[in-house]
Amino acid sequence: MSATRPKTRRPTIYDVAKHAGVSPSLVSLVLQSPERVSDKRREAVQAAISELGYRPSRAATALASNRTKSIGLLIDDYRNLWFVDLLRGMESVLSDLGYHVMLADSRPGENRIKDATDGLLALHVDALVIAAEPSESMLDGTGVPTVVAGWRKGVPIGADLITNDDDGGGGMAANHLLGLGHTRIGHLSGADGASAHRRAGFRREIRAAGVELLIAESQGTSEEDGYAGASWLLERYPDITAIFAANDTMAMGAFAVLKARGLRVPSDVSVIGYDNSPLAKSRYLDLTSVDNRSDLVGIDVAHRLLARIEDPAIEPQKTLIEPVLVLRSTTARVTR
Amino acid sequence: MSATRPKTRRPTIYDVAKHAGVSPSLVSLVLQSPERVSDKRREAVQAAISELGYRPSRAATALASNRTKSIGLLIDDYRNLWFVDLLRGMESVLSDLGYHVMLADSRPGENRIKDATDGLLALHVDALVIAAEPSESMLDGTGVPTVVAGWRKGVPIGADLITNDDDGGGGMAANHLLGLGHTRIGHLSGADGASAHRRAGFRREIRAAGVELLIAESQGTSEEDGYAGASWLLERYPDITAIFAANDTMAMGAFAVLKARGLRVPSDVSVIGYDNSPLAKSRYLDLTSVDNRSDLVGIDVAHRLLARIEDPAIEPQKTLIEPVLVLRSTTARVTR
DNA sequence: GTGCTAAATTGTAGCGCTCCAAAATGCCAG
DNA sequence: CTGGCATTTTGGAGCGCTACAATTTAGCAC
Repeated sequence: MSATRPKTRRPTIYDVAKHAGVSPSLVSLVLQSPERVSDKRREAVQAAISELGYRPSRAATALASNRTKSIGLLIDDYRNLWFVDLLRGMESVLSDLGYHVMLADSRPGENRIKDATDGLLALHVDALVIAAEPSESMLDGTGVPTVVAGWRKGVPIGADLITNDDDGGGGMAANHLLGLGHTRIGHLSGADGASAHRRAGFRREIRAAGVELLIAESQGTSEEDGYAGASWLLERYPDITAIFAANDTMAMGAFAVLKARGLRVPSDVSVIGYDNSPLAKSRYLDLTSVDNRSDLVGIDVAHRLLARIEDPAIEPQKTLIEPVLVLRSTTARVTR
Repeated sequence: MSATRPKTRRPTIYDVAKHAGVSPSLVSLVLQSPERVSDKRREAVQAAISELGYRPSRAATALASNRTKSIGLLIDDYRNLWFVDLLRGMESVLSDLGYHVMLADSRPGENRIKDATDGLLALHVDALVIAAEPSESMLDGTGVPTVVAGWRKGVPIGADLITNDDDGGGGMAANHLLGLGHTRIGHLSGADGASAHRRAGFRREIRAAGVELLIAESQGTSEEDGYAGASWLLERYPDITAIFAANDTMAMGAFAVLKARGLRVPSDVSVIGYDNSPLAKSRYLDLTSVDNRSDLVGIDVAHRLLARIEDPAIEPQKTLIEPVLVLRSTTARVTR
């Protein structure tokens, strides 16, 4: 396959052209729209390409065409594993088309987001995926095709929005617990967008069932927040038999409280989380959780991106991806 | 700061040159080695740059200089959070120098690693960091400056190796438990490189203390492996009072076994993990763990990389980073 | 074979920057 | 003021590719 590459300069389209007996332009054309070239020449060029081990220079292509074939993905925090699924989903459709995804971690706080975005834009990405809170300055457009993933406070003008149906997922969690006979159900919620939607869905179904709403709302969605929320809930409503945490990490905080109070899961209290993270899948927790199918979000994001690169003027769309409930051992029929 | 950028073409060095009343070459020089330019011109050029909002085109720079100012980072699996610290460490030194790190996930299995590497090399990265098992084909050199991070089966010719002192860390864990009076200490180990070193360090200290070695070695290092290993250990040596898991995930598997057997942590059995992952830090587990300081590895990797880009011929080096023991609530003085 | 149109192929001018040799300038001793 | 040398600045030739106009070739009806 790859010949020896000691000091021999990497081959260019000129080398390929000479080898195949055609003009450099034709080689370029074969690379871009092979269907426009006659069978005979196309085959000759492709043979020359593989014989010489030719690889186009991205830099030259980018310079000449003003397109980098790369997509910027802006995330809040690498530790948030949901981005892995998002990324995988995106790459599953983009990499075959020659696109490369570049990550930038904007870490919450000040203008790190702006910096990260600038960094990404400096790389001249063809499009931008925002999986973080957009900064003020980007709300009036980023200058490149943009898709927002997840619930955010604002969406830049002209950008698409693709997100999970957290509202529906919250409803699923509520209905699951209601279906198991629970009527004293506490909910640990955070202040961010996804939490708000999960809470709204939860509230809707709980109310529809004529059951009392028991909600602890905290600033963040960390394990610590879950711990504090669960403490407060159990202090105030000791008869709680089930807890719906806005994510798996908060559920872990709840576990810590339950353990401290000597309450057993699920015999005394059922617990359901959200995200279907590795934590939930672990044998120790084996947590029932709502999977928001971020991989599907990634796939959808990629398709939307491609459409928008093709025609930047298309009408921005808003898409919801349906979550799925994953049953495990932390929820059971009510016994009290 | 950034002027309106409606339809106006991005400024080039020619625009900057005209604006500052110098030649384009001088602008280029200011960008590369400002110290070689007279104060007067340098200031004029810099003023013009910020006035016009000029940003160099990476594509053009790459094409003309044959350097992309980007580093490829090849990892096994995005879910392995240690790469986050590695990446952060690397970026803390590289981004100020204008380098951009590109990630490629090679996922274990067949030639995915080769594909990922090819993809990275196709992007013409200036250097490569391998934080995954290298494929056969790269062992005789990758063609670019290369640094290997972590323990691997093989290291490409001419590549540096920077890794954690897992041997020392294993010893730390052993000595911590011995110091608490434990003499029946089980160790959950895996088959990979890091595990082998942690095990070796553990073994050395345990032997030095004249205590019996109780080791369960499994194929992988997953929670499931930890579960199986801990089951086997406790079945065979019911008098065990402490467990050292080769990583935090395996420790979680051990927790599951202990819970099932009604054993309390740390009153009945002390548990110590490795990696100081978010899991260990969580309030629910609050796991004593060895932190291998992957951020320091990242910083060191970056420095080595820069040195090797500077002069590819320098002698390959091997560096060990010292870990640190983080005490939490899962280890206590022996009571049985 | 001729004339015409459509399809296939080629020539050429950049894209925005770096690099290096050549030219211009500055500085100092004599 | 001059020559000689170091320092600063400039001109211009690429880097490898694309885009588009210009040219050649193919295909077909008459």
